[in-house]
Amino acid sequence: MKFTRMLSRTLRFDPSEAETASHRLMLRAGLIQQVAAGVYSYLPLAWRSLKKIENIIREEMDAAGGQELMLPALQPLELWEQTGRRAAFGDNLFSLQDRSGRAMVMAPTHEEVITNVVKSNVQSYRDLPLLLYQIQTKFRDEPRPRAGLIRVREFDMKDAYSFNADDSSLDDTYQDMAQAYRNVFRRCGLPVLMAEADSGAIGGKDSHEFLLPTDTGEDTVITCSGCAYVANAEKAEGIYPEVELEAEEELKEVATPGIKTIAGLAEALGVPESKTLKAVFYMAAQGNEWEPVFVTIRGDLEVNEVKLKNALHCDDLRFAEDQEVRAAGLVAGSASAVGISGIRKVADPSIENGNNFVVGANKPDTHMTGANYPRDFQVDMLTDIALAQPGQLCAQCGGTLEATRGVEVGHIFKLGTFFSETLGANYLDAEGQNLPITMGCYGIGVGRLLAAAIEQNHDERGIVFPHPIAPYQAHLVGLNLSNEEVAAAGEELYQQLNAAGIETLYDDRADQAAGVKFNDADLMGLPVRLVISPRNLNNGVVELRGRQEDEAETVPLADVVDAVRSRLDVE
RNA sequence: CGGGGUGUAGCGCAGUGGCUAGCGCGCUACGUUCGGGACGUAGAGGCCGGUGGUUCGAAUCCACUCACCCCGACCA
Repeated sequence: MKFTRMLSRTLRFDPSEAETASHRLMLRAGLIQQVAAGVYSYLPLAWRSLKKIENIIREEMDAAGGQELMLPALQPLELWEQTGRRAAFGDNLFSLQDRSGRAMVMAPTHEEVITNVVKSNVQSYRDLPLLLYQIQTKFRDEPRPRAGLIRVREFDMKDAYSFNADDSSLDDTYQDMAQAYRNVFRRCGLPVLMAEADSGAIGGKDSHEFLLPTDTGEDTVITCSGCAYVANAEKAEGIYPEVELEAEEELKEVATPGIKTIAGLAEALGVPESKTLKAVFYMAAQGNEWEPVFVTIRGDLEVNEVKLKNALHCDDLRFAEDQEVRAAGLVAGSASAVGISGIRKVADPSIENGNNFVVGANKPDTHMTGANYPRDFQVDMLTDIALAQPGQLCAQCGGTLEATRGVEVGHIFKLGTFFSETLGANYLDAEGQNLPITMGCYGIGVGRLLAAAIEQNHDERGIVFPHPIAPYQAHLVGLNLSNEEVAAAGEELYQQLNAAGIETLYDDRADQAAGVKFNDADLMGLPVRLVISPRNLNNGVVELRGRQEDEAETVPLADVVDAVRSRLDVE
């Protein structure tokens, strides 16, 4: 490609809407252009890179036994009502009507359709296992798109679905896919973490996320300093400090004027936060029915809302608003489970780790000391709802937990039989029994992967593309191109590189200063930069420099192709 | 949806009631330059986000509205 023929130009200044590095650089280098919030045009440079990523994914999926197909993005809403996922997706579902008034959706994912496809094509255990995948545009009306391609409303996703006869067969496929994912990310130059993840409301046993550690990430990953434990904070378990039991005291009221926080309470009474109990109020929805839920946990710990939501088996969960708190007869700032009834109460087992707690007295400006479970209060459910936090200890090895931010670029998931049961995708086993197919699903956000790769690989001058996903491999810079000899030599070298199969971007602008070209080359971040100029030409050489190298080497003109090749082979 | 912010040329911005709306970069033409964002001369490019008001007069004041960005609840 010649620079003068390229669609997009580079920007000299950072566009003001971009804050994260990948967003800023993708706009400046002319990779993407925004159309609406969370909707982007992929310009030729980005598209080349995305196609390379897709091809890496294809190769790994095919190697894992996958078959590529293509499912429709436009689907009838009915399909989503059958599985109850219309409600689950809620406002995230883009919906529309066709000309005859039939309700349609732009698909956010494809479990429903693929399950129906398999249902009508699979009858016997002999047809299993199957691994099907596609690379296709998904539509999700996200409440808050952000950071360029990191979080968008229309995006390309590789989604794969596995169909197995039983759990152990699924386990095998799952392991294969985990390995395929590791291969994909390694080949894209991304050092991802594979983390245990929440398996969500659908059920399913296992789920793992692939996260690229970066400060601008949206997820928190908990890792252990002592072992290989890696988990999303939503899922992670940490061992919190033990509190020694004391001789039981009497329940006693104390005046606590103006004190509404755990920190304030602990300070005022001179006790550690772990000697208090925290009360939090949520509203949980089953369908359209909202119910208040009283949640209590030891004062030094935080509630993990994902764990709570799973424990409640509810469709939606949010903090209660002030009037809802009052309507439930609760006193914000001084609430506890002691003496409260008529509301569902959930507690974390940490309330058993310690005693003589300071708790709210359920009247303003008053707390109680000496509260003990279950002597003084009972709960409807006692289950782990604690958020693992850095500094806590690893449940596997006793090491110390650490927290890292990360971008989720892939997710694999054992679905079990939810979809096959609700949609009737069964098979006949060797004994003639009709059984639901066991499913798994596996996603990679292709555009997000590109953004994450840039987030991970850039410096103050611009993008540093990992070789396998760079839009072009070599950036040939011609200096003083008004000099005809140089122009001719540049053209010849460009042809030579192309003929050798080296994807080359040739900066053939005759009217730009050297500095402009070098800066653009740094910004665009192609792996190898070549410079042809009168000076070099006089010596019969070309300058060659890797994007991350400080020094250029000179290579005789005749050896350029080989030199570039050897550079690119080294990953 | 809650909170914060921004809409003026392709990009970055200035312009708080006064008449033909400005600056830098970029763009076009010509000339001089040519190894890390050159210079000169001459140009092109604006429903000042939208609607409605106030006023002799509105980019500027008021109301409504739309869009976009950032922080929180969701996900690849």
